[in-house]
Amino acid sequence: MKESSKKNTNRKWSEEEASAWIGLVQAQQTLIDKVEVELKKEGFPSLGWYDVLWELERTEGGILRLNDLGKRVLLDKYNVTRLAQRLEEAGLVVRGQCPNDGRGITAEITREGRKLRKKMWPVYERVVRENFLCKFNSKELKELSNFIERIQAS
Amino acid sequence: MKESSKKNTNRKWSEEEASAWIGLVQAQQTLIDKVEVELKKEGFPSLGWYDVLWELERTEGGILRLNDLGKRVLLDKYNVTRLAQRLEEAGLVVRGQCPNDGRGITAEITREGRKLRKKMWPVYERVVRENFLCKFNSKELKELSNFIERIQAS
DNA sequence: CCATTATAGTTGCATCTGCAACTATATAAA
DNA sequence: TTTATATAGTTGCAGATGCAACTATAATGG
Repeated sequence: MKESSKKNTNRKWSEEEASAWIGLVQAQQTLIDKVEVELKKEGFPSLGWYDVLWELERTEGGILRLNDLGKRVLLDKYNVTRLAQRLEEAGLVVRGQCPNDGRGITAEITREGRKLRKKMWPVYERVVRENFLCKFNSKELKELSNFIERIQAS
Repeated sequence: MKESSKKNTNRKWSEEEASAWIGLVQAQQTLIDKVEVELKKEGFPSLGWYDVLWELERTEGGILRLNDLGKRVLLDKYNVTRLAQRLEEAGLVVRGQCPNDGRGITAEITREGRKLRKKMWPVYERVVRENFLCKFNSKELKELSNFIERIQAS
């Protein structure tokens, strides 16, 4: 048995393994927390709301089925339902019937929604830039992206 | 003004910047979700519980003040209070008075707590290994850790 | 010593999330 | 067509989280 495959079935983590995993989790959580804090400080809704608004805004027509929306923002369906309700109550989206599919519900971003997202962006952008992007040059960002893509490759 | 500093005040993200940030967030969330799903599937409590148990277990004496515990697992104090309550109700920790400081409350892991954490570990370990660690060799893990450390450096 | 301020922890309230059960439409198979 | 199965979305309930207000002890400064 090769050393590498032996290692892969081992239950104990090496120093590198532990620090890579713990670091990844903690770094990301810390970053997200900072974004949330700054958004709140400015009186804006949470990052979850931002993500949905952005996903709609970047889509042709500013409209998506709840199902598709959920997949893009990694939200479970019951969560999408209720987030869409809250967003509609806040006047940021309107819901409607999907034309092709009787089961489908659509969410369309409103003018208000677009306006709010645009106001939130500089805050979001600044936190991510100051705490993350600014620490890497272009070449390093590419390397980091490559690493991350490997994780996502199922 | 140098090109680099000009770029740092720009509001638009480059392709690398966007994909590094979005990738980081999504990759980490997907990994965490997978861990949570597997833990639930086996009838275990959440990763949050695991983290606390592990933090206690790795500490000499298996005991920590709530305040210190909270710092280590990145939880706000009100959250630590209630998590400690739930863990005590589940028989996984016992709370007590801090000897030196009249304000302090301690949480000490029980034999049951240690036993549960040990049973959870293989599930946690496997998901992280199969979806993250296995995709990198030792040298790459070090590079990745170095990148991540840079993020954490305040 | 007393007053002030900081720190540790708790609690009520509102919001948010996860799960399971449910309705309704669409698709596939007999 | 009728039945079975899959998909889209909703809802009740329980558990978890964030915020602000609160209590209690500790540390600081006169």
